[in-house]
Amino acid sequence: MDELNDQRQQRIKKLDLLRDLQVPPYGTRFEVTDRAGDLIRLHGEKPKEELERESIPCRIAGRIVALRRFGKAAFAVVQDGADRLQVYLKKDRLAEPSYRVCEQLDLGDWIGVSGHLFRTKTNEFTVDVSELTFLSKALRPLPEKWHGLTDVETRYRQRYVDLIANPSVHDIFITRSRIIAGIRAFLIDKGFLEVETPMMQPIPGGATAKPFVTHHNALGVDLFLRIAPELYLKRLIVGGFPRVFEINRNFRNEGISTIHNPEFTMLEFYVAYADYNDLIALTEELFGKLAQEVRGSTTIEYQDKQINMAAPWRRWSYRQAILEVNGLDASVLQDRTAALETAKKLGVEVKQDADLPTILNEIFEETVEPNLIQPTFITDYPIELSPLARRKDTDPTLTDRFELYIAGREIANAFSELNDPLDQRQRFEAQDAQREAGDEEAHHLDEDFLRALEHGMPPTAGEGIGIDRLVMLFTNQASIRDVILFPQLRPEK
RNA sequence: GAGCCGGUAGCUCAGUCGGUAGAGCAUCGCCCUUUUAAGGCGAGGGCCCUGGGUUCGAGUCCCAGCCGGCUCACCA
Repeated sequence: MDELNDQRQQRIKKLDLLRDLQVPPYGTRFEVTDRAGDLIRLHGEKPKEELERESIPCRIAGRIVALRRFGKAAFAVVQDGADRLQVYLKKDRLAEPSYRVCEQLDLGDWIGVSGHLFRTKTNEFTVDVSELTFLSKALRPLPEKWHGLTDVETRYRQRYVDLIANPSVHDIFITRSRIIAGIRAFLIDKGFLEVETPMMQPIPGGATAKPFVTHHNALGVDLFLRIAPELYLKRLIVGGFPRVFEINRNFRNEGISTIHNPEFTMLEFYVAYADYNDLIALTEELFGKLAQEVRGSTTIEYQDKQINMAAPWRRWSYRQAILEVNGLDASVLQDRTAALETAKKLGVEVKQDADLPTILNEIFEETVEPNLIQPTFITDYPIELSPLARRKDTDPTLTDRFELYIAGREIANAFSELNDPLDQRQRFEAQDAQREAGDEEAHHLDEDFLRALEHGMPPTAGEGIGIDRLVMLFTNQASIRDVILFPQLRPEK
């Protein structure tokens, strides 16, 4: 169908017309000395007379996204990154072959121009072009000029078109890059070492999730795409790096939704000699800094909610939160039957044979989580939900752990790491029992990880932050697909 | 996996009660040397998501499927 498309045929014809003019339709280099955005920032506010007086030369390149032709002149809007700058192409001013080239221009073509800055009659900041260089031909038409590209499926499948047609999409991904660069700078400044650990693992560990399986032919073994880097990063703490972090992809073979993509970017960092309280302070500092850098304020707006990132944030123990939100008596925390009844009364669906921690967690997720709009550290999770976290000294049924919630969503998960190899072995064995009972997502026992712990790991605190959700928060996007350049979709056709 | 909504020209969308497939932008031709969604005159462009069915006749009604969005379930 595309092959027969009339607009595409027209443009292929123009390739030959350009070649007739000795102009290669797919050129080589062009010396770019200016960026449209810089010119606009530096000179865009200057009045007409000042621009005339200064006669500022410039040389930019970009894609034509609007074209208004007259008989012997034309205005083109050139898009350079997220910025757009108008250029004026006038027959008198251009050398003879240049204007012939100008007549062949289409929306979508790449050009380079040099000339001088001026203001038009209607006061538009514009480049008066004296030399036009054709750079590359577009064979396909751009989306329509004022509605742009709105079809979400096409936006995700053909992100390149989305980026051309919707400049604001550039800003989201520029912000994403700034957030990641900001995190990296923050951690490196605090003495962290950035490392890379295996994405392909023989035993998928460090999280509760279903992995993707792949196969290595030469080794003749199945490998798993990692669900978390955690166990490898802790091996590095054992090895003697006191502060490490990794920013990389995790893969989980689970559902897709507005907050889940099968591959997602995770920051994990580990600090020797520290505990989870130290990470609370570090997290507040990091988020405050990012909010300032990216939004210019510690108050940010997310989906009509005002979120105040200024430290300190609320700390609330997991059990207290369950009790307070629902006005419950502390006795339900110890009594499975009472907890089950409470769940029913609250309209929380729970399997009849669920154990006490699971019932309480269902109640937590249904009744507490959605209300945690302002940044809140939920602390002291039960040991059953935290197979890699250190027990609390004051209560061995709880762990030294927090999860950070913002806008009703889990943003970070952190704990003092379990460094007792014998306790860790028992926890893995408990997970194995759950696996045998049918829980596909239970943690796998990792002998080499236990061997590492047996060599001694210093007291350590570790934290994971989901970067995609963090970017959603800072760019005010409702869907994770809008902060991932190429989100996973079913293949076309 | 379930429910709801959507899929018509390159793009954004109309399409009445089942009766010859429409608009704007884009494209092509002509005019036009300061436009801003430039303008004027004229023209071309369709696997109406796919496959069945009902009917004299289906973009429209029915069934099945494909793709997407949202909500729910699972998950970070």
